[in-house]
Amino acid sequence: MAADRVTTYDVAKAAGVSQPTVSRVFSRSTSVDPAKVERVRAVARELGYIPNLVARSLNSGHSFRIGIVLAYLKNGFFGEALQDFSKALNKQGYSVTVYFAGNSSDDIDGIIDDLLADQVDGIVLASISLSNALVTRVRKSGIPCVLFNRGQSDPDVSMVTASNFMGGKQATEFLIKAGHMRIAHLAGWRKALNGVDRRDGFLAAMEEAGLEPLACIDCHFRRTVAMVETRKLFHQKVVPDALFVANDHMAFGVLEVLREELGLRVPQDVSVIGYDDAPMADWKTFDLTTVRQPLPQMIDATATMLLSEIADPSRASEKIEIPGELIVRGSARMPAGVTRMTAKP
Amino acid sequence: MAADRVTTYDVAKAAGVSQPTVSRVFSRSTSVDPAKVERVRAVARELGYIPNLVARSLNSGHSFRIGIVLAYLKNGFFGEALQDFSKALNKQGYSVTVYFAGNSSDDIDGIIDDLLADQVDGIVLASISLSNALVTRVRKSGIPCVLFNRGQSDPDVSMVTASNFMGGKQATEFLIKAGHMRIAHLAGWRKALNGVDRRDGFLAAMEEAGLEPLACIDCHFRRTVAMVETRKLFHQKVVPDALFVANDHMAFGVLEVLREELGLRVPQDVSVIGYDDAPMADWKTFDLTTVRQPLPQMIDATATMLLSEIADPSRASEKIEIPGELIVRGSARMPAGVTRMTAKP
DNA sequence: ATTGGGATTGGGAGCGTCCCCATGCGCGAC
DNA sequence: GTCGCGCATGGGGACGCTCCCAATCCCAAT
Repeated sequence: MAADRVTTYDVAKAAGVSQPTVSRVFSRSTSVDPAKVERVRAVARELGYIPNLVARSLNSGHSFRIGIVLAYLKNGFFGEALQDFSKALNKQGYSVTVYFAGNSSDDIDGIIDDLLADQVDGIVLASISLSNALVTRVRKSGIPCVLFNRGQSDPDVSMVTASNFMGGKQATEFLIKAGHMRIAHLAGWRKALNGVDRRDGFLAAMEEAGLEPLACIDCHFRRTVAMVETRKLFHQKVVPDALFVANDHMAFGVLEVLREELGLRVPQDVSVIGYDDAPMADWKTFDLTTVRQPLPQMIDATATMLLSEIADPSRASEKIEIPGELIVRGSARMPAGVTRMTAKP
Repeated sequence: MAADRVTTYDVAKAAGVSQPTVSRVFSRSTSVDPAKVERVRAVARELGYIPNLVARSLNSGHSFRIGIVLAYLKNGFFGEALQDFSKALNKQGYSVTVYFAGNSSDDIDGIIDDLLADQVDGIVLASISLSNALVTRVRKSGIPCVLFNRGQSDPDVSMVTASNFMGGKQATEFLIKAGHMRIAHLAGWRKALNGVDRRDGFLAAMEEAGLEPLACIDCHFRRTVAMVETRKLFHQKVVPDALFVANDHMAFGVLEVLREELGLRVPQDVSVIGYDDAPMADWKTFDLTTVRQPLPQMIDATATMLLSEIADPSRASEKIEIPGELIVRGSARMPAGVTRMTAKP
């Protein structure tokens, strides 16, 4: 069925020009007689010629492909991220190939091999747990690389993160201003920098206000763990009057426990603040006050950064932290003077 | 920084063999002296040689890449699908490149060009609205292609779908057996075959039982639309005692309206059944009875089908429909003798 | 009319790999 | 001891394109 691939030679012959001329028409490297351009284009269209990117890659050294390494996609956040990435990079003529790494480092090692074999022009490492050895390996390969939403101590690697510290601090200050005194934090995962930073922001805000955290518990970003810990917290002598939860996903579980199991009213009895502004956060069922991850800006910064590194591989690494935004809804008591935000842009 | 790429020539020279021999070692096409194999492997490892897939593609005509075309990824369903696809295909030595098509057909036309230029070995068209002309174009290109979760009238194209008709019928029969008489359906989108099939399953079950549908409303798979329509339904003279909603996403919104706005109890006052078994469906907040999309089997079937078409492009197209499974939870009244399912596999 | 210069053009090599083919080598059989 | 036979090996040519460079052409200027 597959009519044999049409090549520049076929087009050249049919258009009465040389093969390099056809090539020039499609790569617009140097000028070609406008009349010929038109003729070549017409013939090409008629024959159904489409430039073979593989051949172009081989001798140009650019594959026009970007590899993006992800751990999971079940979480909607990364799906959205991937989609936006892809669109941003497609616009620049790149296509995006995905590589999934379970969090085992063997996987990741194999994936780096794949990335190298596939000759990608650039790599986005999104939220995977990675060893320094790994980052070193990628760097040594010389392929431009940006870490997305994943902190790393290595100073030589570019990265884009949300300002988790500030976000945690902001959320906590909001609770404090609203008059809460017994504030607990259901934290992320102590091995994930974003969780740690949110926690540190929480602790910093508490200390500045001269308050003692009622609790600060590692919940591994897992909803069920957060639910268990919430039950425990409310069976103690002194119970919290506010909870700062390290992500929305856990916060939804926490709300469920508070309302359905413990019969508490939110925010009258307990205030809850989450993190991420997941799409469900503004459903009336949850109506969750939360810190929004500035996803579009993060994507944008990452894509831009990666593309400039591809354009000039010698440029210094860069680290960008993008501030979050507190989205005020109904799950946390409001400090005087603050009003609810209505529309979600 | 980027040490120049190590090629088979470099390895050959360092190992004291010819370039073709190195090639043979890595493509294990014909036999090579075991001693040399080992030496070449050792040298390659030391030099950090990795076969260049681009060069291999150019020469062999196989890119070992699969293109998957998606409309959206915000919906968790496709994120999961993409991940599973990628894993299944990686296992067979393919990498997966994603292409996003908004639902405009211009987009899609451009994407086909990209797919052709990128020389993908196979295409998965996942849930995008596509014209017959488009499918024709893909077919004419000779690239193997499978439609995933998207029906199409064209008999010559392979596809894998969930059995939406049976699923809709099953859900409806469940409601009927539980004694409901005033059943309404909040449908998907009349231009999407999966929505239409679910609706037809609903109508078939009703007819078989000799019942008149109380309503059957196109909600475009949009949560907010479903919420509006729910309000309307319950402001009529005769109100439903059961709702079959065309996907979980809408069902969550419907539950919200029923409980929070209308003060109804589920399932005592109204039964609700959804479709998809989204991860949130088993949260206690929703506890939604729903029809599970048999995603793993669908992925599996699609990957297998695509790979066999790649292996033998002349093989006939195939259509597979995979039956769904009713997951019984607490949002719908239970017929006598039916018990709740507990574990989610 | 001749020449110089810029714009176009075609020839040819090469990107890294795999495949076809011919060579060479070793070993068993006569 | 010589002749095959077969397997391992290397040479050379593709794959489709881009790039370099030399050749050509046209036109203006001398």
